[in-house]
Amino acid sequence: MNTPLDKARRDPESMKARILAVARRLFGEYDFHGTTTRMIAQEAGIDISTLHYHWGGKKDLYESVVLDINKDLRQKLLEVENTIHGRPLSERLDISIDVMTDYLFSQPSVSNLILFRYFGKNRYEGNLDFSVPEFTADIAFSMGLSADRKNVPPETMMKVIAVMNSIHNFISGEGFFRPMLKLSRERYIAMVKDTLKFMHIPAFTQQTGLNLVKM
Amino acid sequence: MNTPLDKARRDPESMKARILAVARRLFGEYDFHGTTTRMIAQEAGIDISTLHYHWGGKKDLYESVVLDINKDLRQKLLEVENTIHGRPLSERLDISIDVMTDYLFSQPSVSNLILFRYFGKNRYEGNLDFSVPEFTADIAFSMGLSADRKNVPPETMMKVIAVMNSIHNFISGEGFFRPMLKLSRERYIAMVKDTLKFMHIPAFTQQTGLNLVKM
DNA sequence: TAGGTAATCCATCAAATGATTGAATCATGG
DNA sequence: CCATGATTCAATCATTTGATGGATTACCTA
Repeated sequence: MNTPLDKARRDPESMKARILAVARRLFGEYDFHGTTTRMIAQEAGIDISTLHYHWGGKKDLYESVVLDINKDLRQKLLEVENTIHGRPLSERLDISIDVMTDYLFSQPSVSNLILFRYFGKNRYEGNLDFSVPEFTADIAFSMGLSADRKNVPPETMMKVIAVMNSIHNFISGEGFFRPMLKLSRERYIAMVKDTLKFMHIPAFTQQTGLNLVKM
Repeated sequence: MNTPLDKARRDPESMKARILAVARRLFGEYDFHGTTTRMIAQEAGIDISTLHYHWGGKKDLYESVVLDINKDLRQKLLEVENTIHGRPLSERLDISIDVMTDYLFSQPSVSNLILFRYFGKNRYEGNLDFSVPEFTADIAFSMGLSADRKNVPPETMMKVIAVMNSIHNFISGEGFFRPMLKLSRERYIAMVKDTLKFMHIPAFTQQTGLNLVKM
């Protein structure tokens, strides 16, 4: 047979997880209001009612997607934090940009959904805490820009936000910028890394008054 | 009387222009799929049918909004280009950041709609050319990063995109970042400018191999 | 293999949404 | 002041969309 159920049986991932994965991609492409439950169901090869059976309503599914992405991002940031620990700042930045860029290009929905939450409104606005303040402060700390993991000054928070956002922008904007620049995927990715390093490393390494933490 | 029509009569701006202004704001907040014609009509104090009378369909109105925003941005960029002409690079950057930031904070829908077009998909996708390549090349030229207004190398295009996007991000993200950082509007705007200058001026002024054009 | 539970689908509903129609109202030139 | 065209609104339509109920199918265990 070849019913969705049979597919799910052959497939190690459960139906519930598959719906979540499809929803993650589509919400990342079309945002909340641009994605319909029918689109998700069709891409997953199932009926809408199966979607509701597993996830309740559209909002519930969306919130699960956001939490899921949050979890993945937190884990990746921890990995990076361990990798760069103890190295000099320019190296920390260099490695972080490489690793985070590669990761986000492999999981563009993460960047997509984060940016949608920053820039758009949700008409229903379930006050879904995105842990952004916490993440931002953690990055500031692991970059050595703040001695205190809690209580990072707003100036430093904004610098971290600027760096993170410029990465997300090139990931989420690939569909727009890459055709515009007529670049292959490989060239684009390489050029994104170069551009990010060009923009950000001098700012943090060639300036005074930054009050860096000794590593 | 106090009907919408009367309001429009007292008001110098025509009904058609008023609808466009409301649509611009709402599309900027909720994007295409998150905005309904009823929301626009209600904010404008009119019936939906009046909206359709003036603008045809929702897609037509949206496309007019995009063209409108494009026109405004082009004009502002020209202004800036004239202002900075002949000055040294760090000054050009400094002034451009100040002027563009102030302008976009006064017209956040411009940033909002630009970012939505970069990062989101439209399900109907009217291939609405946003003139982004042209704008980007023009900025590269007026910044002295390229000697040729046409034919700007992709590396330079990406640097310009990075700078423009980081401005748009702080504008569109105000509703998210400012409460998170607990800043007043004035402090936020000032800090945005400082952050942008901190991030971008060193990149372009303290590096070799940039091949700047003599001004 | 029978029985029960879990999972899926088909049919359908109610509300939201983009759009239209036709009547009413307004504005303006003669 | 009237006639004509422009503008607006109330009512309504057709489709989309989120959601549900009940029948059907698959799975598992005793």
